[in-house]
Amino acid sequence: MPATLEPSPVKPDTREQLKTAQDEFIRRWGEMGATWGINRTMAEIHALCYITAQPVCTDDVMDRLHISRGNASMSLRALCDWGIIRRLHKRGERREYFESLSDVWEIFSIIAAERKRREMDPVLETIKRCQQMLDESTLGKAAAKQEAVELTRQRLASMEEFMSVTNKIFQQFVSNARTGLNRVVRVLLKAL
Amino acid sequence: MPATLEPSPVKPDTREQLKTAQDEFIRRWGEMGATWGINRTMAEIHALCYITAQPVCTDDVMDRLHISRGNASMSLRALCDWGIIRRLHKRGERREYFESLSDVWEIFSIIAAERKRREMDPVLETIKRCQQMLDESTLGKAAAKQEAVELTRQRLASMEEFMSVTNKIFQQFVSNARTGLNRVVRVLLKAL
DNA sequence: CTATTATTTCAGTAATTACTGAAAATCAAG
DNA sequence: CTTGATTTTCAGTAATTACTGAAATAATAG
Repeated sequence: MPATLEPSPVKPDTREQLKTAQDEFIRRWGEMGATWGINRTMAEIHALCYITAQPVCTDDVMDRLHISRGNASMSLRALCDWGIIRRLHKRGERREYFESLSDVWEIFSIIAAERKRREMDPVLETIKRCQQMLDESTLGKAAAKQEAVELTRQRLASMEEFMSVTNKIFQQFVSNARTGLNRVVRVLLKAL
Repeated sequence: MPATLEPSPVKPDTREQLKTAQDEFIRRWGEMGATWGINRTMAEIHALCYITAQPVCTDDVMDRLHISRGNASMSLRALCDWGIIRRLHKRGERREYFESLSDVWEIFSIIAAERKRREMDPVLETIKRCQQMLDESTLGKAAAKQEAVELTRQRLASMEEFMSVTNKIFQQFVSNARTGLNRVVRVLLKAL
């Protein structure tokens, strides 16, 4: 048992190392977020909430990440809107705290659902409308004889197949993912 | 048979509709690209190559998308670097043409592979390094008794599990996807 | 009600990213 | 070599996105 160590510097030292490890995780997570359409700061705030596993208030965020109050406030709200962090009132305390959802799978399924809705669905719709435009051409099937039209038609069809399948997988992932490895993932792990 | 239609406006009209449909696809694809870390213009250029299914030269790109020569040149090169379009020399022609890979699945597996390498792998590495930092803390296991450290340790572990599994799935997807529905997708479609 | 503390909003600004256009480089043919 | 066609590069600029800080608003306690 390391009971012989000086008691005084012990706790600060550990705390320092914990903070360093957390900071590194936060930094990396922020960088990744930036390339995934979430901005760096929002990703960092979420990383902070997640990795500490403890409620943080606006000032904690400001101090730890060196950002302004306005930025912290707006980013926290945006994260709440996404649903990946939650507001939390502490008994007798005036200020509000925030905490991350604890289940990584749930966090990602929320993000996946939202991105599917915002980004994939509109593309699929557009593809279908483009197909209609070509089909309903005033010339009807006669137009199909023109090589250029036919080539575009084929490409649209391939893309539609791809997007439909991908969409379906996302759908499954999203609707099943509540706590732990979900069905999609279990199926894959078993088969591969 | 619509042979009674005036022959003169026929072809221009069809070409017009084809162009409109293609433009709509290109626009949407560009918007999606923008939220996925590829910039709008690059995504549009690729969409143009893909949807026309015909070789295009720099001037085609400039005219169709209303961008400068410099921008076209740099974006085309970047797309070639990604490997989702290819340079193409036409017999006797001086200028260079470009064409998209035709297989959507291949295009996406290339993108997925690159993003995994650039974004997911470093995060996983960082997580592991953070875990080591906490484990090798000067206090060893004694530090684990402190609640804050233990909580962070757990969160890191959950995140590591998630990233590992996701990474494995990506890996499979990427290494199998050559032409048509790949193994990962086939497994999923059968099971769901 | 007032005082105090916390939160939100947003005009202005900073930082980043994307784009242009012209000059330089490359290349092929004569 | 020279000429003309094509491509690349990059300094400068435009457009976009992110952030600040202070003022306005809200909320709670006395």
